Parts: sequence; structure tokens; C-alpha cells
Amino acid sequence: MLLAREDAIIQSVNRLLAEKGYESMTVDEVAADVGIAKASLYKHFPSKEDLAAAAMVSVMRRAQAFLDALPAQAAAIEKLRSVVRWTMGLKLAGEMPSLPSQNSSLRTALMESRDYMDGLMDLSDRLGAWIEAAQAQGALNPKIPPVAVLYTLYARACDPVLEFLKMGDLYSNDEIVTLVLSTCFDGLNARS
Amino acid sequence: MLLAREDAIIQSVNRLLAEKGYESMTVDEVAADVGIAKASLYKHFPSKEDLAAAAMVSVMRRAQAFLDALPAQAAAIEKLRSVVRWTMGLKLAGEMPSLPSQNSSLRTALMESRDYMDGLMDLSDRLGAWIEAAQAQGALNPKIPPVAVLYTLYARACDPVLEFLKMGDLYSNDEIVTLVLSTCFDGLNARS
DNA sequence: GTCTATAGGAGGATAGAC
DNA sequence: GTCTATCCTCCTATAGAC
Repeated sequence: MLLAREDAIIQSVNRLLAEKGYESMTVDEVAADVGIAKASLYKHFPSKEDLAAAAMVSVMRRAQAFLDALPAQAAAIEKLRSVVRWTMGLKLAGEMPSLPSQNSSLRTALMESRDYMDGLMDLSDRLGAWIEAAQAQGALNPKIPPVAVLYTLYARACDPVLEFLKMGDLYSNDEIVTLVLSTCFDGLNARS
Repeated sequence: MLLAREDAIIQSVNRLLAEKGYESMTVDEVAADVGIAKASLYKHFPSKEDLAAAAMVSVMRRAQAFLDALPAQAAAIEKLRSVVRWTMGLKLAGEMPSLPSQNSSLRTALMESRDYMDGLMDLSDRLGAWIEAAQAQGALNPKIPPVAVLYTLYARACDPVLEFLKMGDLYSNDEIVTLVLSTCFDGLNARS
């Protein structure tokens, strides 16, 4: 089955991207992990960049599905917190592909991918609406530009604090997520 | 002068690491940027990893010097804020080398570098003391483990939110620093 | 210590048979 | 669509003359 195989490929790419990052991941490794020849990989995806893009699209679809499943009547701020919690759980589970924010050839490949850009826009629009709602409801600080809030939430998906705390082995994954979620929304300062 | 040349090399490495990251930076580029032959580079530094390590040691020394220059009588929380502000300014200026948090061969090279590890320990100790002082003084939330605070502050040095906001071209560097500093210490939530 | 030239190898991508 | 075998570029590192 073609789709099943491509799904297996994407899953391998996802894991390897999370584990080693884009530059350190080799196509040979992906092929070995999937259990097929490298040339066969290239019949499914025309380049390494397309592999990475497919992985990104995959997690974005999962994110969209997660958003869909959130209770519609929940408060905007609670939906945002849920999404961030889910995102960080994904990263701690080694399922969040990490791309260099710098590599320009990869960036352009992503920006030329219709699936990726459409998904990103959709996600950003929906999160953006919740952010503005949460600000209007007095839950989020209205002085922070919504786009800055959005970026800050996105950034939790690749926060090195998560892996550092995990390496220290002092806290469970749940504790780490709670901790970082708290510093993200409540800040480091004492609340008076 | 040997030291001046090595300083020029480190400066180039610093800039290129900040711009492209470790994996995408090539030794040829460094040599071209410095204006010497690649073989000459290898007379100064035995490997690419050593180049990166030297760059990291260099910024760490700058950080230590910055800490030294802070007014001794200032409140701990203000010193911490100053350091983070300085760090983010460095990143926005393109002078903060960015290393992959994953590449294991580079990690081991760094951990075997006496200069790097000593500097990191010294920095962490001094920042850690300020963190505990700020918590005791009621400025920082005492419920957050000091090590989590330390990692959170370190993470500002490679926060993608900075570059995203910079790319948007809506805010000046100073505004970006102020914004991220605020979300870091005050959080995203509205303060009641 | 600087250069030119090159070794040595990894990795992305392809040819062509089945 | 899968394989084996190979191409070819790029990159780290070194040899050896000056």
C-alpha cells in the first residue's frame, strides 16, 4: 500500500528530525530506518527537503486535528494553554521535528510548499483569533502584540529548556510541561 | 601578531555561527572571511569543532566581563534582567553563535574543553546565586526551581522569537528586547 | 605560518535492471 | 516501485613546498 508506506517514511523522518535535526539527519539513515533502499525513498519524495516538508505538514495536520477536538465552549486562554501543553508533550516524546530556523534553502522549499503554507496560515489564523479573544477577555496581557504572543507560543515547540530539564532527570515529563507552561504564561517574577 | 590573527578568526567564526549555524558553516567560508588559506586556519585550530569551541569561550568571556562590570549594589533581579537584555542584544546584532543542541560530536568536544566548561560553571554559579537571592527577596517566584530559571534565562540567547520579530520588521531591536524581556519575566497573562 | 594542491570520505541524488 | 551500483559534489583535514 502506497499511502501506508509513505506514512511509515514520514514517521521515520519525524523521529529522526526530532532526534538529530535536519542537517545531521541523512537520507541513508531514513532509508535504513524505514527498511527500504535509498533509491526507493526518492521514488516517493524527490529530495531531502521534501522529506522534511512532508514531516512538517504531518505534524501541522495533527495540530489542526487537535484544535478541532478542543471543546468549542472552552475559554480562549484555556484552548491556547492546551495547545501549548500538547506541543511540548510532543517534543518531550521525541515526535516534534526540529528545523534550523536559519537554513535558507530549506526555508524557501517550505515556503514554496502549498500544503505547508496553507496549514501554517490556517493554524496561525485560528490561534490568532483565540489570542485576541483572550486579550479582550482580560486573560492575556493586551499590551503584548498578538503576533508576539503567537511566536512565543510557537517557540515552545522547540524550547531547549524542555530538553535541558529532561536531561537533568530530576523531573517527570508532566512536571516539566507544567513548569515551562507556568513560566510561559505567568513569567519568572513573583506574582504579587 | 598571532593573538590578533586568532582573534580575527574567532570573530569571523562568531559571526558565521550566528548567521548560519554550526552545520552550515564551512571551514572554507571561515578562511575566506578571515582572508587566509584554509590550511593556515588549521595551524591555529586543529578542527572545526575547536573553532566553534573557541567562539563559545569567547562569548562566555564577554559575558563574564559583563557580569564583572555590573554595579555590585544593584538588586539581584536587576542584574539578571541586565544580563538577559545584553544577551538578546548580542543575538539581534548577529554576534551570538548558535550551536545545535543535538549534535553529539560537538557536544562532547565542548564538554572536553576545560576553558568552556570552567567558564560555563563560573557563569552558572554566579547567575545561580543571583537567582536564589532574587527569590529570597521576593522578586522572582520562589516556586520555580532555580535551575529552571537559569535554563530559561540561557534560552533567551537562542530564542527564535527574536529573529521572527526582527524579520517582521515592525519593531526596532530595542522594542523587541523590551517585549521579550517582558514576556520572559512577566509572562503572557494579564497582571491583575 | 602561509600558501597550493590534494587526499579521503560522507552524503544527496540517479541509472538501469528486474 | 524496489533493488544494486554508481555518480558527483562538497567538505574536513593534511601533505609538502616556501
